[in-house]
Amino acid sequence: MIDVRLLRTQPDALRAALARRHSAEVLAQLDRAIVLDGRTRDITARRDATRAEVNELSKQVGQLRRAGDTEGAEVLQKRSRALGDHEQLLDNEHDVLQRELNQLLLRIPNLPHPDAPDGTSDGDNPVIKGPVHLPDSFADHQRVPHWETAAALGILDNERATKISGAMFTMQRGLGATLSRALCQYALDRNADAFEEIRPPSLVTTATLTATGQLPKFADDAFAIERDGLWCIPTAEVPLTSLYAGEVLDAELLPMRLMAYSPSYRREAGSAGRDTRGMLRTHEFDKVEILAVTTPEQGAQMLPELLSRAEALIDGLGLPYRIIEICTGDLGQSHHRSFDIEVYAPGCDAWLEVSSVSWFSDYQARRADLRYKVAGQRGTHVANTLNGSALAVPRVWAAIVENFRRPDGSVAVPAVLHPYMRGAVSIEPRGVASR
RNA sequence: GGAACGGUGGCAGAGCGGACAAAUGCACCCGCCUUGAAAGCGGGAGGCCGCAAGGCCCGGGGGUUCGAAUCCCUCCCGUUCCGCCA
Repeated sequence: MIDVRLLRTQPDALRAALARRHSAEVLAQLDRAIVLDGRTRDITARRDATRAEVNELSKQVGQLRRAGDTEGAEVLQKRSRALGDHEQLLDNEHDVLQRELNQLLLRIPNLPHPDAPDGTSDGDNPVIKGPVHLPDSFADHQRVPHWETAAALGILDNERATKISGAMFTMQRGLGATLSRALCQYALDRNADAFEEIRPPSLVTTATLTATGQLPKFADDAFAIERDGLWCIPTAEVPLTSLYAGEVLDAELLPMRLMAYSPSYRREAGSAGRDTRGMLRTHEFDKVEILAVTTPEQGAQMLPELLSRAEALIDGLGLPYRIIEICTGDLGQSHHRSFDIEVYAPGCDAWLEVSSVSWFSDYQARRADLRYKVAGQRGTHVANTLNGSALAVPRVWAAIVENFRRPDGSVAVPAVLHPYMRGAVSIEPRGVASR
């Protein structure tokens, strides 16, 4: 949520910042919010004044009664009652306005960072680094889609996954399953120097999913467990961001670095039928997320740190990759500034988004009511949050199977994963490990 | 799922229709004392909205009342016991 105070103090700057998202709808929402805020404050002032009168009268009633002046007390009670009715009307009006304003504020997106490149769609996202590790050419044995290689090796069984759970679910087997887990272990171990590992719940409340920005606007993208009022998390960002929701943190604890492995669930409502083969787009996948809670000043430093940590993981695997920056027109609702890491998959002949690193400024923290307090200073401040996929398993898994496929159809396991593969350095047909 | 008891400031905990933003203790901050510290003494200090006046906040929501932390309803959460269970 953007800061309501900006609505009255800097409406023009707000409008200019949001205009960079190139959405007429957003600007219309902003104008409506400014009007609603003005009306809300006006009605609040009138309600408060009436309340103050009622409070004062009630105090006098108490005094008169104690003094034994029943008649006088009853006269004041009558006046107080009438005022109370009026206050009730004002309060109802206030609630209606406030509710409408809140609903609107939950949908107005975050302000883009001044340095975020301008653009209208993903076609305008500039490549800011790379390609790295991209060979001049790929051999024919690398131009095989991972689902074919994986089927031949017996490490992917999507037919049975679909039988069990329906379309867009996957199942890895043998060393394929081990490889998934190895990637998670690798991502966690490489960041354990600075990040506390969390194993969060995978089901969260509506309030929790609202804090990060998925609700109310993107309800269709999430799996809901309606009977219990719970939602499946689309990313560990959701529980991690809300870990300290509603709390006031001591500034000395910041920046706070957290990481978590979790399954991630996505309905992929808008993309049914797309990328349905293999592991490119699935309803459930494994991911390791890294996240930081910071002051606004620390946020600027933390963004490159998270990006370089995510990059180091991909780099360490030896996969061809590049980094793109997200332009203002393609920036997600909650995002202030954002970068994607893409890995090249020669079998699919596609750049796959495998990581997204973002700074949310105070947008999520305000929704989560996540604040910090500086010792010796009055008042509290809204924190900043940042996060990034350290490693999203399925696409990296696919890229490994395609890039490191050998002429004989086997797949070489990147050296950094050897410690997690029970000795396997290669995946051979029928999922049998060669040693 | 059933029963009982709870939910008050950073923590513990009193208050149970009016003078309550709320006792008290611990923790915290600033002085004094001390070579330094502890102890002791004195003082300070919650959050949110508002330019301010003022208003709001005792788990959430609703109700009763001139007036609610206090009474009623409802939901949520916690603890313990029972049931079920990896």
